[in-house]
Amino acid sequence: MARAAKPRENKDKKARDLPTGIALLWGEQDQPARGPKPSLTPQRIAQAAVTLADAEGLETVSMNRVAAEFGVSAMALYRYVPGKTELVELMVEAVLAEPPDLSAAGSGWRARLSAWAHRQWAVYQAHPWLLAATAMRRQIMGPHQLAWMDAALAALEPTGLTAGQRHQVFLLVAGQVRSLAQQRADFDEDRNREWGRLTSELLNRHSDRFPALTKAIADGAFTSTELDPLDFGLDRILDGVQMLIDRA
Amino acid sequence: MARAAKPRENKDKKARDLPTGIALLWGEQDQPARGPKPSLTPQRIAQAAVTLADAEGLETVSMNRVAAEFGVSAMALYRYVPGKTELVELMVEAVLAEPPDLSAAGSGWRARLSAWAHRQWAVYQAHPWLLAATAMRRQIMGPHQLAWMDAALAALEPTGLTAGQRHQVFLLVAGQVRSLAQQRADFDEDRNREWGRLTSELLNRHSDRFPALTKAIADGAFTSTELDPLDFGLDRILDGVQMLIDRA
DNA sequence: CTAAACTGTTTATGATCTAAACAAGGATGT
DNA sequence: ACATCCTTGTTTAGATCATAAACAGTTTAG
Repeated sequence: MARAAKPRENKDKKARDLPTGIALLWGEQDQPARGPKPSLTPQRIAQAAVTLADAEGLETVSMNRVAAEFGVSAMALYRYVPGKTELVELMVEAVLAEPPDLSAAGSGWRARLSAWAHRQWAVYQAHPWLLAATAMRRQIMGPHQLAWMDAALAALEPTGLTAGQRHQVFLLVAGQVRSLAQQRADFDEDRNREWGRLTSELLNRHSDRFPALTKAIADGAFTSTELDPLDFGLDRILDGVQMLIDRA
Repeated sequence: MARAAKPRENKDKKARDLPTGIALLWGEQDQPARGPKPSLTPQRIAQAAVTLADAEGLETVSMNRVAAEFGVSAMALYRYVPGKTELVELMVEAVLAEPPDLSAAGSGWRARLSAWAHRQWAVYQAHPWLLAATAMRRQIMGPHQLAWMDAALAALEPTGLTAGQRHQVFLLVAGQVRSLAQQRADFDEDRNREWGRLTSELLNRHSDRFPALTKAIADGAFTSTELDPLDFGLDRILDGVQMLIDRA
């Protein structure tokens, strides 16, 4: 991946790759007439990569490993996908199928946006690698990703906010879900316990340096499970948005 | 990095590495008496890696490249740092030196927390690789990172919120800064323009599928620069927190 | 039925991190 | 003084990646 960046600077590649990658994302592939029937499709490859990532993490998704899933050589995949970057993009799109239908969530903007956030959260939970995948990807969105975005923006239309404000609210909510997923991905159960143990020991030795933190831990701020992080954050944000709406 | 994970499962390594890494972060290294004087220190190595990452991005920070900066071989670094993971952790700590003094920002919790967010934002701006670095790291915080956390929690103490609530507010604000930095890192200027061009072309062809998005773009939601994303998001969040405080 | 187009394989290159064996430096204890 | 032995830095080597290039086999269109 790292050294893939340099060849990608190549003029020919850049000029051809970009539309190729996009055509792939939008499923606009014209199938060939001449040679042998393709035994795979970009979508099937992406799907295999997704199940692999779900089971064993994104690190184990290598061209070799994915190809092995089909009993072919790694290079065979390059007949269907320009490179690994594009494969990861396809994985993201695959997982974001089923753009959310928010009409069932109620009629108000708040209920709908909240539902949107929860759906997105569920996707992150189901596919923990999604975070790393979207962090590494080129910023080209496929139709499914755009559909999610569209759904959120649609929910905000009845608010009377300006287009710019609606966009910012969208970014805010999407970012909140994302950053929460990040924190969740970092802290698996075991590591969290280990972290608490080590950190509290170190804090004991340096408690004068971190008074507020020491106090917070003593008060159980880190172990309490009363508050659901997603709902708490969402409630604050949406309260704030509501204030903005009222003020206008 | 990928294959480093497997050897790391080794019992001996895990038992020794973890405290080693932590000792490193906390600067508790006992210097040897016998052999030749070390020509480097973990800190100097980390500093070189930081300037390298600032200038050319985190991808170019390889053991080889960093070692070259000192005119030594790559393996020499392993006398000072257990592995690349730990080096990245040290880079993060190096950049988070200077924990923020928020007392100058005013006396209210809101002014202080807002100042905290802006300081953190500035760090992300100065070191764009910080995001990727903290995403890849083990979740072990060094003293500088804890100091930042302490500062934010201290700002929240006068609010009368519960410890759990204060912690959640901290996570919310920190996450907002982070996710904004993420968006900023993805979209450099050129790519943003390119994205707009391509996406709007695709949207034209599929405008029926993404009505809200199409409308938002037409209304200039993506190109307007009236709203500062950081302040906008922060204002909403802190308004929401204020409501929570008032309600109690 | 030949030529073109397409698929999949083998082979090879250059990059990465890091383990292992080894040579040289230098303080400590005799 | 000097032998010991820990420490530093180098060289060599292995494993895994992504992917380029050349090649062999397959199918269909003319």
